[in-house]
Amino acid sequence: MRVKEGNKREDIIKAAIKVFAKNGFHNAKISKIAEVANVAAGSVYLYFKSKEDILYQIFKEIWEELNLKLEEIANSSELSSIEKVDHIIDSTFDVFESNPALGVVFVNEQYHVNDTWNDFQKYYDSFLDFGQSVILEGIEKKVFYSDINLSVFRFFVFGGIRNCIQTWAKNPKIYSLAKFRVGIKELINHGIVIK
Amino acid sequence: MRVKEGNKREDIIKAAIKVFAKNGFHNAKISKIAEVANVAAGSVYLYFKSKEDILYQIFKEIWEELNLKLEEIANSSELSSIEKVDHIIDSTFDVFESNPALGVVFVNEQYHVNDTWNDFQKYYDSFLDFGQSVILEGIEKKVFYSDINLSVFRFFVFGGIRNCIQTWAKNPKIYSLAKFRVGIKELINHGIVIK
DNA sequence: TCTATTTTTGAATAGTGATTCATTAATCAT
DNA sequence: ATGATTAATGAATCACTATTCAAAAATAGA
Repeated sequence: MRVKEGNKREDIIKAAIKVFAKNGFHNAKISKIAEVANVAAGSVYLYFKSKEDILYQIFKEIWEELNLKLEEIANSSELSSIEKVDHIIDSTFDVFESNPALGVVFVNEQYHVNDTWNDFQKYYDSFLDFGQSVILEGIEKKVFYSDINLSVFRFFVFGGIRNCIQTWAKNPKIYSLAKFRVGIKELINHGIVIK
Repeated sequence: MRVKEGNKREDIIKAAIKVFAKNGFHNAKISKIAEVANVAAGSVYLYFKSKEDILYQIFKEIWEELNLKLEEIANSSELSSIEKVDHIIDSTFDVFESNPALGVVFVNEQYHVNDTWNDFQKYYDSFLDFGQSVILEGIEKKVFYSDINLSVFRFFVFGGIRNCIQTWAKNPKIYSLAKFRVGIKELINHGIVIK
């Protein structure tokens, strides 16, 4: 009996992340992914149902990690509300810190992914819900303004973070992720206007 | 000599915005755009070089309008720094207010557009530069915090606005654009933490 | 070494849809 | 009305690439 050598599934995922990041999902060729992964084009179909399935698996991993982390933060009883917000931002960046290409894919293909499978809309909503619960807690504790529009907050902050991830991920050598982390926290906490 | 009837170019642009918004650029068929525009598939090629060219023209219009408005605001001597920030947000929303589908296309296809033609990277940069100049002015006038990280501000705020546009544009009946306008301004100006 | 079993290959297939272009239709000038 | 000119059509073409599958290769056990 022949035994599988190496971890081709993982090789293909890694290759796909690179190729998707560089060319975008629709212009990424299976033949190119196979080439980068060092396997034959046909082999891709031993591990994945289709090209879309590769994208699905990539997003599934990201979202599972993100939601796990956020749930932990949101439910923590040791962190202050302000710390929770900080940690949420850090955790999100952490997912991509060591893999900018993954960040590019995450940001650029989310739209496509979201209206191909509703799994991801659910992950997305639950992610935002965790964030929102942290804000609500802060309002109850009189740490945050009580008139924050939660729905605006969800989308604005998440969008801001996404765009920063993308900007950094496209040029990790030029932009410093650390500066984005600090700058975003400042902005969210105090805005721009001097009191 | 035969004369052109109606404005087919405009019909096609309008149809393309709808179809791109619904299916995304890559899954949008020329045949469908033609159908919606009430012209034959071949006619599309009398007005546009290619499918990509349609997208190019759509983005060109948006960015020209946006940059014109921003330049005016940034250079105005009658507006305070805070007002300028407010106006920038309003102007951006104004472009899409009457046409949510255009907002969807703008947000979802920007990535594709940005690395297909560098025209749009320029528009984007110059848009952000105008915004940044407003912040700088506010810092000089001691209205804004002097330690705002400009590079973070640019990308975070623009990303936040984009995401709000998208959220609203996908569901204009559920979300109120007016609330996004107000909420974003509040958030940018004062953040969330009570002083 | 030989056979059975499983993995891998990559050339061939097959579906898709952008683009072309020969043809038809409409309008104008005379 | 007729011919000249331009607009519009849509079926046919053509390129592209995801996916399939028959054949080959690798491994394990006997």
